[in-house]
Amino acid sequence: MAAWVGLLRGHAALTRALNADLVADHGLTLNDYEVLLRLSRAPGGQMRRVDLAEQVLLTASGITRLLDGLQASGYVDKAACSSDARVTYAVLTDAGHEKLRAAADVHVAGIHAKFAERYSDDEMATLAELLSRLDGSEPDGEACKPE
Amino acid sequence: MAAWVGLLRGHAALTRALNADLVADHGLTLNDYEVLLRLSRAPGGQMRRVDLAEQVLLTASGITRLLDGLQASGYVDKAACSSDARVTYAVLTDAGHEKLRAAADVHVAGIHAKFAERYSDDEMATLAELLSRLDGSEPDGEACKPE
DNA sequence: GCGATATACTTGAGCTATCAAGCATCCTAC
DNA sequence: GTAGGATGCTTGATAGCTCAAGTATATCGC
Repeated sequence: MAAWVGLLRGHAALTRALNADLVADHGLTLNDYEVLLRLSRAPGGQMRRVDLAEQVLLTASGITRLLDGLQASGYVDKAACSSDARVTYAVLTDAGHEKLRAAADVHVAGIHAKFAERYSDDEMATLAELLSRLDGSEPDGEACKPE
Repeated sequence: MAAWVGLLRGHAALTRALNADLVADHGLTLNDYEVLLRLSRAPGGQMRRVDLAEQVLLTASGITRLLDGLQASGYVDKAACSSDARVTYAVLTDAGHEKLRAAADVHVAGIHAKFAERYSDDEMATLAELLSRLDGSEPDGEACKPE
């Protein structure tokens, strides 16, 4: 019970602070950032929108609108899938890469600071392990290999 | 870093599930519930809106609108402060008490289940302790003692 | 007393997310 | 091949929150 309250409050406090920083410094939302990050790690810098949605815990429509924004800013582009005309890939542009790299330093440092000032290394590891159990999803398979 | 990701994902997953249940079963938001709960614990079942906002991590305007809704549903009422005409108290009505009691059983059981299925008692205690450090606020003083 | 500043709250505009519904494409069974 | 259903995505309506600005009351220094 206390754990639940802690989770709610902790998340709200941290999220708000970090998101505010990110928006102020780079005009990116926490979710924007997460999406860019996931894309940058994906092979070819591209992912199906559906998979992206699952990874950042948004609905399909949420991803559509978020990507609309990122596309308008020039950080991602659309690409068709050769083997399945239903799917459109989101692909990271050079500008997107650039933006991500620019934002990453400050952002990661910010996160690190927030945690380091409250926890020892051991505690951090424990916390990470415990939290990881909260969301019971697994990695998804590949559907349509881009050429 | 992993801790941060875990916090994000864990919170999103849990919050979504619990909020959905609560809305489906009782038409209450997680925040609605939290507010009713705080009020029920406050002396006289009433609190200043400002203090309430701070406790549930909302802004002043957020509280105004949330309470508008709860008031429209008849779960809370407004009350003036005799010693400071600027403040209005939010006070829990009988219907609010009732609603809270009705929702609490199911909701608390749901929370418990989510945690119990993933953690031992010890782990839960550890998690609670760690999370509690994330938000650095202290209890607030009394400003205007009702009557 | 009276202006300047602070505090409690409300309101309007905007953002991000959701859900429900719709369209297009793909796949499978007949 | 074609009907029925699943899948990927988009769109319209709506909820919940934030910020910025506004109103009303309190308080402090003169």
